[in-house]
Amino acid sequence: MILKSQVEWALHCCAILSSLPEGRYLSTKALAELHGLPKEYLSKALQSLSQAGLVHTTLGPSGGYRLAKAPNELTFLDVVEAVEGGGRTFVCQNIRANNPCRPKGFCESGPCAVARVMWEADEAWRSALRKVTFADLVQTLEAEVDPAIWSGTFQWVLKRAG
Amino acid sequence: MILKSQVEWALHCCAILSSLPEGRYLSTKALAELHGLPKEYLSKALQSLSQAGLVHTTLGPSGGYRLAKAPNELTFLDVVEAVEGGGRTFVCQNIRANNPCRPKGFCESGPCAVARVMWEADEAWRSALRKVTFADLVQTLEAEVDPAIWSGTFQWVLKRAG
DNA sequence: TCAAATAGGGATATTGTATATCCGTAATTA
DNA sequence: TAATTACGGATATACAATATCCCTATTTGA
Repeated sequence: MILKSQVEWALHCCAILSSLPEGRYLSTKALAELHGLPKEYLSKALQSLSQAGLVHTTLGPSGGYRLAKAPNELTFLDVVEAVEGGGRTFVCQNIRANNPCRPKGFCESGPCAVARVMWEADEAWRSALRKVTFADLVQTLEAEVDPAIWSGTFQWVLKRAG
Repeated sequence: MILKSQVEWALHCCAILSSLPEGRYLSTKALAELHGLPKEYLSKALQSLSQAGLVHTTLGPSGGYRLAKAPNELTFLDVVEAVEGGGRTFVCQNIRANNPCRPKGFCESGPCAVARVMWEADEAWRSALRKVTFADLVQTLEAEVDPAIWSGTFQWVLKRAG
């Protein structure tokens, strides 16, 4: 059970967009170059973010993406679910219903006890991702990324941002 | 990102094995019938449990599986990791290293900040699964499963347990 | 006004993993 | 001795992830 690589891409792209000045846009092309990713395929991930309403887009030259809300309002969970989908990692096939000892047509009282435990773990996972915003991430990156690279990247982005 | 159906199968099988009397064994065939699953494929899941040391096996007629430890020592995480593998759900491809603003051969100080957040969520998921044992599960099932079905299944299992 | 650049969506190919089955082997029991 | 079992290897199938290509509508800048 491994997350799509698009999740990683989307997270890093949102990190960049989080430090983009208000009102500026950054294109798929620039984001792909910056991260060394296939432009066409990265585009699909960004479209997922757009469909989820997490980013705003404009067309034409100097078009691209910007966050639709402030970095401190955007959580890791938002991005992960936009790309990966909001479904549960554990899908209950209700195999207890195949028990030959059951009378036919027996109606279950509620969700399977096994599934409930697995779903609680899913919720713990989601909860952890919901607690971290992109404002938190940017703060961490500012503190630990080499200052020369940090500002160099910032300049690189600004030069390409419409 | 969805767990293998084998995870569900293994969990339900361990639930049955947890209420099996000391020293008795239950075969793949019986476990497959009880849950309405393909015997050959379920066998692979049970083999994973065996390789992980969670169950003990015997060969020959009246052979099969029993738990290798007491139900209160066996956690959901044990079973999930045996079948699904213990790897992380988020694989860091370290795409920050593709940043064209970096000097070539630049050495990273540590794991990516994005990956660390994702890994913490993974750990929250694991931690939730580690907290629930099969003794807990059996207790829940005893309390909520229809008593007639519960005892009927118990008899069904005993008749087939070697 | 027009050419270039952009997001977006559809179609398609490729790869990889999950699912599923089959068969042979060694061990064990009745 | 014959039947039953776990186990491992080989193989086939279905489906999702990955990746690319092309067309369209829109917008910008020259």
